Amino acid sequence: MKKTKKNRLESAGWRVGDAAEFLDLTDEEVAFVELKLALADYLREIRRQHGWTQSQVARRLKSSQSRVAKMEAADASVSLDLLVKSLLALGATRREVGGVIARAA
Amino acid sequence: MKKTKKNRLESAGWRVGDAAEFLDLTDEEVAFVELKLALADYLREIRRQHGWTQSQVARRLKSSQSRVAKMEAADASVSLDLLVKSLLALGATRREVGGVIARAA
DNA sequence: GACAGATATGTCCGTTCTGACATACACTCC
DNA sequence: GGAGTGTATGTCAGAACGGACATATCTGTC
Repeated sequence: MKKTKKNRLESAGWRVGDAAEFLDLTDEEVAFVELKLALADYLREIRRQHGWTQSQVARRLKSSQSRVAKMEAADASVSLDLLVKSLLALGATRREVGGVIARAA
Repeated sequence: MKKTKKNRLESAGWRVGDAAEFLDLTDEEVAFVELKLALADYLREIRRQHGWTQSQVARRLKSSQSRVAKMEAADASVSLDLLVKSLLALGATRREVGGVIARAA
């Protein structure tokens, strides 16, 4: 039901921006972090597609620039709730969000 | 960029277990609650497929029976983080989770 | 290389979430 | 109708989150 972290490390090879592998994380934790990263990347992508700054996005979300930066960085202080709510608030559909999660590396 | 709640109500008709429509929620909030409900249902489905009780699931998740009940009820006190982490911990894949979110009513 | 705009990082405090416990409710079997 | 098992609901103390602010680090442009 659950492969060991070791197996995962052995078969995974190197992937950019994936520091989680080097920490003491279980499989599910790795999956969860990667999932957050995918959503964070998508948030940044949406912002750039619209040509918005982080501050502009922050205003739309009634939040702050620093929080948007942390969202895009998938910072540990950012919850999945915040990421998903933000994506939906910026116009992403549930289908799109689900797609990003399903397709995430 | 954002249809009114009224439009949504008019076009949606009745759906079971969807009390959100009657509260003062924005479109994104409705989408978010429905998304949580879909994951909650999926959690219950997984549990039943394995023939587990809520208490057994709670032990696996290192949580409590009451919290599992609240997860399955998509209680307001349950975060998306908790739901998704729990699903992953029970063996669901990111693809499955994404699928549930994308396909959610 | 100074300035400006954009993005990143650190911290703080009020709010929200979570596990745990108690208890209530539902169902079955005897 | 009492006991046993499973599920739901209410509450609370401790932990985690989120907006805000300050500040640091980029990234041009002049």
